Amino acid sequence: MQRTAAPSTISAPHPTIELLQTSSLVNVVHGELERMILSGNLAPGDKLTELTLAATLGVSRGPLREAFRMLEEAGLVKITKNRGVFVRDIEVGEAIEIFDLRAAMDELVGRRLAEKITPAQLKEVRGMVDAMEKAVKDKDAYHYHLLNLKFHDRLVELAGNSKLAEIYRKLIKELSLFRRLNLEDGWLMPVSASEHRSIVKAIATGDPDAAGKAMFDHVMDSKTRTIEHNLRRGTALPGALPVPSLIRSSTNTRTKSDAGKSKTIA
Amino acid sequence: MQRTAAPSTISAPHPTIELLQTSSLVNVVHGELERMILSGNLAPGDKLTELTLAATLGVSRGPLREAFRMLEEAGLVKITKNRGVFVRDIEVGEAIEIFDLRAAMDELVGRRLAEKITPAQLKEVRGMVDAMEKAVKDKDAYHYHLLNLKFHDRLVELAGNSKLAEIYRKLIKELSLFRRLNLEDGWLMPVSASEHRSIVKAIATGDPDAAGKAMFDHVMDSKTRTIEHNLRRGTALPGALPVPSLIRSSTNTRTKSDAGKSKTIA
DNA sequence: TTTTTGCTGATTGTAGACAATAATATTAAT
DNA sequence: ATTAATATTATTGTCTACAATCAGCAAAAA
Repeated sequence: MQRTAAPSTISAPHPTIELLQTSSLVNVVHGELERMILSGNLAPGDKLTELTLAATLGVSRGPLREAFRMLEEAGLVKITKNRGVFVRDIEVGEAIEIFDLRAAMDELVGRRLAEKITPAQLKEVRGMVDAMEKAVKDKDAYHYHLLNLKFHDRLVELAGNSKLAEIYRKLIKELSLFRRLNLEDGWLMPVSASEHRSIVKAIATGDPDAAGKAMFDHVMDSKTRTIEHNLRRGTALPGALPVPSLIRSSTNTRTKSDAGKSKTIA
Repeated sequence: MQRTAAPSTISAPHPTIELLQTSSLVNVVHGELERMILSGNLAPGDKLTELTLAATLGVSRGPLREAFRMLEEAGLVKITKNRGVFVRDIEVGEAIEIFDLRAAMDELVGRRLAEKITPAQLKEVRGMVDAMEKAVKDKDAYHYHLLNLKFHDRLVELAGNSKLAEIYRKLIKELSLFRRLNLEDGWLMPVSASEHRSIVKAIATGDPDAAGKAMFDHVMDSKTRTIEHNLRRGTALPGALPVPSLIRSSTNTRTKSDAGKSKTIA
């Protein structure tokens, strides 16, 4: 089927053709469902009925079910036999676990970046920090949120470990299911923004220890802020756990890094 | 459907019923395929033809394809549109990435264990180390390999972060696709075994920094050994890369921990 | 009234059929 | 003999149909 020599104006296959060759209905459906889940269009607990969704998306149940399995493996939905598919709900304990894991990964990111970041890349991330500080001034929480995601995503990418980046992104997606965290963490933008500034500074120094610690602490502080924020306006958590104690005890393990910017919403 | 008071002899549902209620064909097929891949029964590069496999396993193509999607998401197979499903091949670069990531995760494991391990658990892992040292004496590489896997798996489990454990296990599975690493790393059992001893010692001390560092170093050394071992008997790697330089440069990032047990097969 | 039993509708689990694409074999041409 | 073109086969992508299971309601019994 492949032409021996196409007209020289066409070098790469047409984007539409490329799309048709690489992605099947399963891929498209998977992407679409993921988008709907991450955007909150489908909320935690929502049931994904096969027939309905299939009709909505204009496909049959087969590809849909395959997409479900992918989403399940990624932790975005839960499949219960004979009962159906549901958007997963991340409860506090799991969110804490993810934050802790992310902290360890981000520490690695910081170390790597301190070693290998280029001036151009450094300039790029500085620009992102600038943009975030501007968003703080403008009190534009939504924009700040997007920039924050992009900042960390870019850092992980620049660290040069694609496996790390892959898993990091999966964790971020899962974490976004934690009680519609997305649009509501604007409260504590200022602190977070200043931490970003010091992260970049530490990376620029070229000191792996400092950069790693800066990233680790940032994620841990971010965890504390997020968890407390969520517990505070908490939809009556089962068990009514004592807010601060739980957070500190199981998490702030690193003895050296306790000093610094911890008091945030107190 | 639920009896108010069943005859007191029957407390929990019959195991067979439980099985039927929880697992579908997809689950069983997924488990079976994973087993075949991890055991080497299906080797990297092998093609998984739907009709053949469906006939072999005695199911239709539907559940099989769903299982494929799960395996793809887990990184064990690669699906190429209109071409088929293949057992994935992990090449050196990706293996290095996984080791580096594992090191960061295992450092977290060490820290947590130093804080929270109980005397009983400590005794248990000491027993595992004893068993490994016995396997070394017996030159039983296979048994050692299994014990080694179980040792690390147990440590991650005891660390108390289920998300960490989940991802850790996925990484281990993926890594096992790295050139049939499974049964051939018996070469350097003694070094590995002594490192396990010092890991447990550091954990027992209760010092998070020391325990974390011990685990981190162990994984990094393990990486060096494994990669070099594989490159050495290398099936003519594409590009014929200079063996030692590549490994050190991109990996041994941690400045403080360079001293110690690095020279292994030199 | 409360509980139990059987029915009905809806939804999922699995299988098989058809269509589309790629790989292979075969034939024709240079 | 080698290459190109064509036909055939095999395999995957998608859809539809049937079977199994579950949730909810209504009627009957306690």
